[in-house]
Amino acid sequence: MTLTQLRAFLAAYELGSFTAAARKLETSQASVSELISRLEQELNHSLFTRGGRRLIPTTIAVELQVHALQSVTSFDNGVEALKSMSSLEGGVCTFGVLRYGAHYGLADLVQRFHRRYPKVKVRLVGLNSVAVAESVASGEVEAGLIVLPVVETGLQVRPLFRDEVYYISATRDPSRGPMTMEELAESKLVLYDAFAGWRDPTRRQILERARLKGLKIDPAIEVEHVDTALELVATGAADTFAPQAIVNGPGFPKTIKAVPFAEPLYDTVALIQREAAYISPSTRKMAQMAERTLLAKVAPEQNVRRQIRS
Amino acid sequence: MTLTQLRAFLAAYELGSFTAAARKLETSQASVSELISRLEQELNHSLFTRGGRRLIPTTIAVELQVHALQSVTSFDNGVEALKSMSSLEGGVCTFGVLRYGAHYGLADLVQRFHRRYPKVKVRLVGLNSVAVAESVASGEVEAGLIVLPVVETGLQVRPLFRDEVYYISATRDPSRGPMTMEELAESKLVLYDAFAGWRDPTRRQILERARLKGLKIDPAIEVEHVDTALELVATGAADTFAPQAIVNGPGFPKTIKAVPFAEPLYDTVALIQREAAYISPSTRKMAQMAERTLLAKVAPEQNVRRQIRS
DNA sequence: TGCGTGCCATAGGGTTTCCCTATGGGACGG
DNA sequence: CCGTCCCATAGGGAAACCCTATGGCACGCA
Repeated sequence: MTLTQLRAFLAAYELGSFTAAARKLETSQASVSELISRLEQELNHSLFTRGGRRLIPTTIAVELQVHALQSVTSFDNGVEALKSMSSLEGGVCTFGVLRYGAHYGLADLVQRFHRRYPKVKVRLVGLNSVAVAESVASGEVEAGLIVLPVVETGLQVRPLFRDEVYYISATRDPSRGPMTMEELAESKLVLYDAFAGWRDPTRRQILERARLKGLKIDPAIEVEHVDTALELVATGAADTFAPQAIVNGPGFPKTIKAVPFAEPLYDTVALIQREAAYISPSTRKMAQMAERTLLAKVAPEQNVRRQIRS
Repeated sequence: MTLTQLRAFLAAYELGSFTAAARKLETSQASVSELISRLEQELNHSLFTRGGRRLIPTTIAVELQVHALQSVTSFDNGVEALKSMSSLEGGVCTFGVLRYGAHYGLADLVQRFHRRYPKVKVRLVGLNSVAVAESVASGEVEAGLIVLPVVETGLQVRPLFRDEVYYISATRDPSRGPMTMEELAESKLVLYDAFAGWRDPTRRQILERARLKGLKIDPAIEVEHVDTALELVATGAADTFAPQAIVNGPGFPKTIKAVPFAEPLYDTVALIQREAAYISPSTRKMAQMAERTLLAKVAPEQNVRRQIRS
């Protein structure tokens, strides 16, 4: 008994005709006749009553059909999985990464991926979350990690965890407690991610809160990199705000303090892909590796996926 | 890619040697080498690093192994099921039947089974439920239908439905209403199934009730067949009790009356098999046919399986 | 270092399965 | 009766699978 014989049998059973089965399988009627004949010989029973214009399945054919279908389907599913897997031996992985991904343990993500799948070409983008979201929505990049909120049109969004945003200063009196929007509006600020400007997700949250209170936030300085901003804060020139991952990072100056907002503010990190689109096996793998790395790094209470479950 | 190739691959992967794989598969080393070589050509990747005394699987081989195992196992399970099914084209079916099975629509069970599976040898036993239960527990018979209660040691019991037992008399005044145990103890009785005696399940229920009330049941007459008992009842010589199926049967004399017990009494019909034992496909089929026949015949309120469900 | 053992790859040849075209016989419908 | 549809078989070619025999390489031991 072989898979080829079972396929011929299933097609003939379904279509009630060897000739139609041959057309479906893109082979000859004589082949189908011979395959089924061999199957009948092995089973020592006839499978169809031949007569008139349509095949009548025998009792044993009725029983055989169920099992044959299961066997063939299982095999085909396995082969399909093999094909998907073999794409990890080539192809291109396009993925958007967090700009400050290193703070989340993602510094070596691409190295690890390349070590595992050396033949896959990798293209990572990650200037900022807005750009990543746009690239994914347009199909230029298959998936990526971003900070919410962004425009979600055309995207499938999967929040992974959230990171609390802190107010950072060298000059502010810590006894003043958590930071309010009113005080923020009065403070001298240095903000990083100058390119994205107010499209930056963290900034968007701040801006929205200020608007609700009829306040205006106007940074005195805008720089591109967070390191630059932190250096300025350390000199006392201005203050800034950043997520806990950066506050806890190795480059955070020892002379400055971080306090939470009076109304806690969070960056939510999410995995996105284009809605209803095919994701290549290599990009799927990259996304899995990124997700696992992130969730291993964060504290359990930050993991929004765990919170949903419990 | 074929099943034969996958089998060779899995054996080589597991044993780390083509030569050992060939021994396991009872084929030659050269065949295994060739099968795997063809697989490698189709996948366009090598699966093993050859060197020294042991094969080292490549990365792709590690991934392939999982899927290949699933595919081959699923196929083999299907083939095994086909083989089991084909046993319905031969083999022996051993089944215990109810002594008065005809009253439950089982008169033609064996005819129908034989018509469907003409090559299966059939051995039915059915002197009484006690004997059937013992034969099943001992393994002499694979499965059967019985009336409960019986000794259930070693048996897997599946109650199907229950049939109410009636008091049957030609002489009793119907206005006396349902039958009590006290009156029964005073009545002149003729009981059938003389061979099983008080081991008979219906009798056991009666005996147990009498004991609880400190009463004694002593039949004046014991006969083997229910027809004989009914004839004696019709002459007014004595009374008896029997399930509704018999009361409703074609041989029930028109001159006698059946009343229920004051405390309703039931025969429960159950399907049994030996606990944790293999049941052959033919006997399994016989059991299924018997069950379907019974449940089609009884009124819905008698079906204990339906009651459990609702 | 040399020798024996174990292992895989390949050659050459035979068998089985699968594929094809061609042909013939039977059933069905107009 | 004739045309159409359908399945079975013949004959032949290609591919997969099987075998024995042989050679090359790696490893372990004296």
